[in-house]
Amino acid sequence: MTERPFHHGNLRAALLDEAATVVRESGVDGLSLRDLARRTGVSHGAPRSHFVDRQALLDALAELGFQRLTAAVHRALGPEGDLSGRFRRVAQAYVDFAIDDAALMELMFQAKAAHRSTGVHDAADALFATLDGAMGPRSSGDVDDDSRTLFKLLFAATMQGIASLVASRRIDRAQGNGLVDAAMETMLGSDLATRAVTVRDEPDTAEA
Amino acid sequence: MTERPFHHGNLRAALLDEAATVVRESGVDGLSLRDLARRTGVSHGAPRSHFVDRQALLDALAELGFQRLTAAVHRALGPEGDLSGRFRRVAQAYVDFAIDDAALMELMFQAKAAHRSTGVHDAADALFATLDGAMGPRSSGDVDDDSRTLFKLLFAATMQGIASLVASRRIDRAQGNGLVDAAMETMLGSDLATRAVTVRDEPDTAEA
DNA sequence: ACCTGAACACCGTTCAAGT
DNA sequence: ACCTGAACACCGTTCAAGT
Repeated sequence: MTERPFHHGNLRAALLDEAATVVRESGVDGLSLRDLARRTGVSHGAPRSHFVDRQALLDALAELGFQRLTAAVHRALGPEGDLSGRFRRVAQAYVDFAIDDAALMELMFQAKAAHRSTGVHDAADALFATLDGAMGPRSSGDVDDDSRTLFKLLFAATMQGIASLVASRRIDRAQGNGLVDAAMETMLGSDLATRAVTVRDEPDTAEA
Repeated sequence: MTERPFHHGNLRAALLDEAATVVRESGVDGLSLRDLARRTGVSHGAPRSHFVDRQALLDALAELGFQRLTAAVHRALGPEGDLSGRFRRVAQAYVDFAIDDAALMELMFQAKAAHRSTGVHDAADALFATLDGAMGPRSSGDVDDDSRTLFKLLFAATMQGIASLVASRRIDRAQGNGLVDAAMETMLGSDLATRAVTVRDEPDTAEA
């Protein structure tokens, strides 16, 4: 228990773990491969065995970020509640993540010299697929597919934008929460929503 | 005309000019002070006379970015057209800017170790003040001030989010334009809008 | 297969010295 | 006031060599 063999076969995981911490504390710019190697107790050349590049490590980090965010959204979705409630919870989870891991979020949505790493791309796609799941039964015939896509993108864009405002400290967390509510109210009450989202789970509550 | 004295008294401007080009072509990460000095034809220590830090130069760059964006929004506002038309034009200008200068936009809205430079902060405030101007006569009594703030923030957040989706290549420019239209339609038709925005310029078209 | 350690070119920052 | 050029510590990346 006193002495642990460190650089076993899990150096890759150890590096990513340490990197996530550094990014949260010092931002992406504060992340150096040499420093990372030092913290992990290996030589500065060692990371090369697992990541060809600094960018490759950043890609892996972004991929993990997408996976974590997807999991959080999935958790927020849950089985219970009406459409409106589910959306509000998802929005909250999304914005919370973006605030708590602002630097990671920036990394995930950077334009950058194209995250060509398919891993990042796939992880991002999984997130959007989960968001799609928030909108009830998948394309059940009576809903317009274009409107559905548009609604989903607008939802994602709005969450992203609110998160950006909070992360850049233009508004505080409380105002961010207020914005989430206002945005959801606005979006769910729109014509686009009625065109895009199936609400026939509980038809007895429908009343215009 | 053949030989120009370069490092006159405008080195600061020359550095910022060159920096803007580099950022657009290679992103913020691709910007090096030494390389910048080389391109401008001065020694690597020279920039220090005008910018204490690399970060100071980035701050100045962000400040200029906010000023340019504010000008673009102001231009898009114009005097003509109804509220809906003005908003659409502003939204389009905002998203266009964010796409054409994606790296600069990232720099402007970074969380970062706090852009404590008051210049950046003031320039950002000026942008938001201009956005406020898009919403008609300033707090003319019959409009709710909280709703007004909420609407303005939601507008900014939505634009920001759409821009982020396009800049990160999740959607293309055409889809981005479609999203802008959908977002404006949704926002302008909302209850929040009627609470926040004065529409009494042409009261004869009012019909609920 | 994984890690070490020297080597190379580059960087930001500091600072005495020039003009 | 503004710029030069040497100096320092740090970095990413490469690569032969070890185990």
